[in-house]
Amino acid sequence: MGKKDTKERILDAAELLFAREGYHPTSLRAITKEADVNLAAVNYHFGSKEALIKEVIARRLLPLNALRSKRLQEVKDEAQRKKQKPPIKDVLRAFIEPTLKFRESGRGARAFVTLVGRAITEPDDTVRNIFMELIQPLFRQMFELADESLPHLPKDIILWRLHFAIGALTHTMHCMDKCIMPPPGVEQPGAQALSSIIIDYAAAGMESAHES
Amino acid sequence: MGKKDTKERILDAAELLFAREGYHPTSLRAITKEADVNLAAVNYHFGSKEALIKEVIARRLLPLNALRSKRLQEVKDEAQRKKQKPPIKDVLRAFIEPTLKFRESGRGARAFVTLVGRAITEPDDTVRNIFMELIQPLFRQMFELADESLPHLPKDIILWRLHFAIGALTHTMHCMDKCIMPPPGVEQPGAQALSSIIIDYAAAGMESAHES
DNA sequence: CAAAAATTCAAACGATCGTTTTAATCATAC
DNA sequence: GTATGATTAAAACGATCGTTTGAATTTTTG
Repeated sequence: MGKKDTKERILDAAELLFAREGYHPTSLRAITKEADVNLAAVNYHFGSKEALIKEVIARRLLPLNALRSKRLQEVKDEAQRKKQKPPIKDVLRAFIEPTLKFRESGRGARAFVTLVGRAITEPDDTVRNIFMELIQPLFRQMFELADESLPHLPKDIILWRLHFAIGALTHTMHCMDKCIMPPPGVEQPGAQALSSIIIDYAAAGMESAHES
Repeated sequence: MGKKDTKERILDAAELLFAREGYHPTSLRAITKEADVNLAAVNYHFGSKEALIKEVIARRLLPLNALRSKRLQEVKDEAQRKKQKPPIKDVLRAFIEPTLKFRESGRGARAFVTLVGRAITEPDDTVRNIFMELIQPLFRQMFELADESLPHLPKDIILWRLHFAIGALTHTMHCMDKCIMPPPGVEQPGAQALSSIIIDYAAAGMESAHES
């Protein structure tokens, strides 16, 4: 296997540096140097820095969302087959598990997860919208399935509780990178265990009673 | 009342713009123009852009953390007085309620909350550390109180569940700003109601059983 | 009021940014 | 082999960045 082509090398380097330094602080010069390509290659192959971050996000998020969507559909099908409501824990697992599993699948994937975790809070409208438009359909799908799972709850409660789960998940992924401030004597669970911990937590929160 | 002094006008403008555009993309020229002061005023009064963001954060976070710390201490005292374990919902409320209430107290406060919500994910080490060092003692205090509240749970479980609550809270505040993607026909609750919704959610997640 | 200190101001510094240009190099087709 | 198109290369563009300078101005002090 020879070295990858220019476009892929740029995408890999951009993914790494955008995750490590952020979108704005990362210069095209740093990216092209890391990728060992000419400075002009970014504008030649992608057109602009903005188009580059767009491709960096889409390259991984589209397959990941397809997987999550497939998992959600399986939960829905299984519920229909059993003529039961879909268990909320399965709904949450279909979204959360692929995310954390994908993060462990490699160096680039890990950088990417850091990157999209920050995309939600990104102040730059264009960058944030790139991510939002890709996540919106999946979030809608999960919301409708959660609504089927917990029909006794008001829709706005379900909506916010799903947001809480997403917030917990993204915050967790940031903490796994660098924000851990564990008190002395507290061990950190592995990624697999953490997956269960967060799913249990989110499911308990989703299922909790709600008196209007 | 005449106009505020230069330092305060700079802090207000910086708070607003850092929240709206982010730290790196916001230039000192934009800040000083918004504050209607000379460009050199920032370096004269604060020394550097980094020292400015430091003061922007500290100015509001120190009083807010003092309030949250006081609320936590009250929960601890009340539990000791009753010779009972502190209710986890009270622990969470002591942290969450002041945050959302503070956010509603004014335009600057709202911008500030947006700003610190993003500080956790900030890639720039110096900026993130400014925030981390200020939040660390409070987080530790909350952790120890939660540990008293739920002594049957392993410490690492408590730690991560607290992180989940913080993640849910910060994500919620981002959503209140701009990431809301409500499906059609779903009403959004007011800030007061939202405070209860998130506290109930976090408490249910904290209390959920844990089989090792 | 005059001297001294603090603050404001306009201007410029060197550095870095994303992007463009133009020529050189490579691959591919006839 | 030579012409054609795709890619790479080096260099420069104009713009903007944080910071500094030194004089003008305001405020404070004796």
